[in-house]
Amino acid sequence: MEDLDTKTRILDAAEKLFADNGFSAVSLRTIIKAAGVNTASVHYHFGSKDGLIAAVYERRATPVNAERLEMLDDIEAEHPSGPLPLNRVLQAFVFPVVRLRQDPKSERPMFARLMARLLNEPDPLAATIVHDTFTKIFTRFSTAFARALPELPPKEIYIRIHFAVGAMAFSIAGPHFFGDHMPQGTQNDIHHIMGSLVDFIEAGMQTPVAKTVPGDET
Amino acid sequence: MEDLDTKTRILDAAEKLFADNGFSAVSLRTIIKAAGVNTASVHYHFGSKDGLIAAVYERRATPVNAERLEMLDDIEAEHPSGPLPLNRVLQAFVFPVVRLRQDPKSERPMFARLMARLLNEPDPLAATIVHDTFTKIFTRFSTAFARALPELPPKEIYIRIHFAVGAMAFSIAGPHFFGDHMPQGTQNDIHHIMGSLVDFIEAGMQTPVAKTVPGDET
DNA sequence: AAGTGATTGAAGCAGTCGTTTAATTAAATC
DNA sequence: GATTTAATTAAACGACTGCTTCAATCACTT
Repeated sequence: MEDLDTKTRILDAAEKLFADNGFSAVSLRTIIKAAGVNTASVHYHFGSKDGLIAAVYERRATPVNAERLEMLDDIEAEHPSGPLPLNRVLQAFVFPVVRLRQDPKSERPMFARLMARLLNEPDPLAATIVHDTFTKIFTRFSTAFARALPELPPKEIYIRIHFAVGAMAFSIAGPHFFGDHMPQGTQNDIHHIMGSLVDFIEAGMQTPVAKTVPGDET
Repeated sequence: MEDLDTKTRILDAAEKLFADNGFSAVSLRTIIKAAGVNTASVHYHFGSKDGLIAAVYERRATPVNAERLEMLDDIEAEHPSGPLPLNRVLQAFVFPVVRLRQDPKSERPMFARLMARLLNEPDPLAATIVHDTFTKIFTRFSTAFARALPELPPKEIYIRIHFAVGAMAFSIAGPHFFGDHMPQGTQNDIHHIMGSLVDFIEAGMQTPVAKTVPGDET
């Protein structure tokens, strides 16, 4: 492949393989074979397989989350008080991830799937990684959503963020099993899908509480 | 534990372990140890690990999907023509799964998590299993959603079903990393969460198309 | 050109994986 | 009660796992 330095080649190969097959299903030997490097170099550079997983994730997550916070900073700067525009908060949350997915030239589209995969990974290591890199994002966006939806109780916002993350992660992680039921001419364009996603989440976020549940408690 | 027959004990132990840790992370030796049976009995009854995975899934998925279709049958019988009530179609889609999750006495709550896990599993076997058991559900509910949302183009319905599935799978699969950001007194009651989920999805499904144009700022 | 620390190579460690074999017991059939 | 079938057991197979060792090589300063 390319003759970048060993570290990068390992990260690139691992990113691709992890995104396609998950973490526990991909062995280090598969990775070093794809990267064309030696077994020991993985442990030399990353210490362990867990270290590699964390490194693969953090290489991409750091700039993505930074961009999310920047976009949120801009929104909050434009609206120093009063409610925030929900649509733009959602875009700040979703678009930096989507952009990775659709970047055509680099290996990056792999990562969005990796991120989605990590969210559903049972391994406690994955939970730790996500938690560490996601804590700041979650708190910042929680308060932002609270400002965008002032009439919604914090509990409900908390729950709905999970719905939003789930919808995003699942639709990004594709390809999916329903491919053969896809209507003819359906846009596979990630821009279009993510536009629909933002609309979907926005409507879900804005809906009043307790429409279905009989007993509401505050 | 119980002294049921070997086959059931294997299925129960495997269901629990798979739901907690995923498929490739759980070895057959872990399963047979938890079930208190011999190594070879797994292969005797299920042929292989893949066979066991499929059996674990299908044991639960079959009645769940049957119930979904029954509920949908009832709705369609009540509305032989004209639009279907979206809320009830959604409930037919979601509630049979949720009920498994919250059933307290049996080992069943495990399964809803297993189902959610399977949806995000990278293994091609998982994709095959889901596809086989989900095809009928998907086609039936696609047309039902089309009748419930007559103004929505099929492509959009197709996409939004993915969002709905993602939101459902992710919120069912818990526990999640955001636990320490949970507002005090937040209902962990699955009934409440799923009520919110149906509201969330219903609103998302009903929103008109193309509200967000890519590149639309301010 | 010699030396020095960072990096890589080939080989192998102990342990686990899914699976299989062959012997044995339990159940069912005649 | 004998014979066939179903089910379970202990033991082991080869392949693979993450990881380590240690010598060889590289890039670099002096």
